[in-house]
Amino acid sequence: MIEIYNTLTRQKEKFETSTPGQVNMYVCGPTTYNYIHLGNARPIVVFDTVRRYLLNKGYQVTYIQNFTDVDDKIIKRAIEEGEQPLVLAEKYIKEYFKDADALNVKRADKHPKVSEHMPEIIELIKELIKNGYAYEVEGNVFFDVRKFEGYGKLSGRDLDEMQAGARVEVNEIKKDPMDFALWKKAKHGEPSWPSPWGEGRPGWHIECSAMALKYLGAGFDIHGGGYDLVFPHHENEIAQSEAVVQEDFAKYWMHNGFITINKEKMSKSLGNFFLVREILDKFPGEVVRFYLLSTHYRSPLDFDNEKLEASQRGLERLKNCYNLLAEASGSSEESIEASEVEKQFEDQLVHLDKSFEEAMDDDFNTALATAVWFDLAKEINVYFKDKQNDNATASAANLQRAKDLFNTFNQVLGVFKADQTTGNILMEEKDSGDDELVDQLIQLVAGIRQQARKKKDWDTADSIRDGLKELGITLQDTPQGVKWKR
RNA sequence: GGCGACGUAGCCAAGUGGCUAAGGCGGAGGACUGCAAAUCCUUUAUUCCCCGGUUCAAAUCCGGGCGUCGCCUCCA
Repeated sequence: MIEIYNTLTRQKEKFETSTPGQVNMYVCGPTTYNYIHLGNARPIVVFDTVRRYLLNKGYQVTYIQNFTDVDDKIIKRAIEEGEQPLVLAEKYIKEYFKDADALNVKRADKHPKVSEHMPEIIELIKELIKNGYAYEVEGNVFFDVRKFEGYGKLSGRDLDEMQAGARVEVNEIKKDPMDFALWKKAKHGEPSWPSPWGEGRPGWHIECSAMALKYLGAGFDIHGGGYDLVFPHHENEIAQSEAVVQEDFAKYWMHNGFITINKEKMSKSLGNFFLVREILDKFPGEVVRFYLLSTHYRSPLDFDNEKLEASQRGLERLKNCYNLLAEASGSSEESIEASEVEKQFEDQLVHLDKSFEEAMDDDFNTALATAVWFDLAKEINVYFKDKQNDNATASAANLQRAKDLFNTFNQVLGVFKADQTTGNILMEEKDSGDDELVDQLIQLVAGIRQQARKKKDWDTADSIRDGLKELGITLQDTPQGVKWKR
């Protein structure tokens, strides 16, 4: 049974879908005016993992993630780059997918864009005006927060207390300073769409309401995003949606914590952000993803290169283990007697399977889940050790069990690239071309080194090994012969 | 000012009332190896920011203090 921390109720709740076996979830996607930074990547990876786990549990999942392609920041950036705003937005949507792919994030079932949902947005605003929750002033439409009784219920705020804070934009045409724009009148040269209130474009929040309601309907199961969206974005989404549908907009509200740099929030205004692709220049996507999942999603996560390096080394350990598993499959035996070692190993696998599920069931505790993954690697390594000590062959059945479990963990956490249909992890596929030649050359050099070793010419053997190491090729002498990896 | 989160080993990080305080990185020692690598074994927090309190029992609950951070304005 899954428990999810719900921002709305400020506690963990049992997860119950409105339709048995079916999960509808909506995650706020990026405003595409630039390449995404690490802070943007966190929710993308976190909710991709949530989705993967729900699928693993047997749910049907409909996953919607929008792109905000109509926005002030896009317009500003477009002017700077001498580009049409929508063209610019489209460009960064393409770039977004490159980063998302590198992080092994699956495509949403639908990636709706604001620019393609003007009729739905306008319809929703019309409805709000009709219900008396919104009002028009000089071509602008505002949501009347005082009319919506539950305003503040998500973020735990009180309208009057917020006024006291006084950090609210003064705008004489609004009835209340906290009223927010549903429709903005177009200024000269800005992209605009016709509406009953004249040429203009939607406010920031209404898009998500319109698209979520269109694709998922009211009362969908999970709405996710970064913690900084709680207020005002999600608060406003709730207000404007529920004012129309007159029922709960979404049931479980999930928010991920921030990425920090020296404990300070990574943000564009502070200028302390790192683009995902800058990081991908230095580290593989799998390392970045693994690092993002090494902490519980609601906790802050501090970023620096040393932490990624630590993640990389940890991941190396898992990788070595899987390689061992893959190699051993070839020399295993079908019918092996049920020795104590086999039995214990099998029991451990069952136990680890359960532990992993318990961890993920508990509000998607990926930090605990990865610990279970390391435990699995340890068990597998010990198993091989025991087998070697007994001079015995591994059991094909148990090896397969271990491999299946390893692949399952990976399917949920999505760290290593895997075969779409089998779920088998794909280790460094050699990408064609001259790699075959490289293979042969290494075989040749390694062969020469072996001859030197036979003659106990350690100097030659070691200098070959050291030389290859400098080229990024690691040689290992094992009882089964020489192994190498790049 | 309002609201909220956090403070666990050298670093990262689980655990939120009761077995020996997970796991990873790093360090130390050992096994294996010609030497390595990989792997395994042992070790690295008598204690969870501090002070009180509740309890048979607290890292975990309560009160106070100190410190760090976030939201309240565009932000994932």
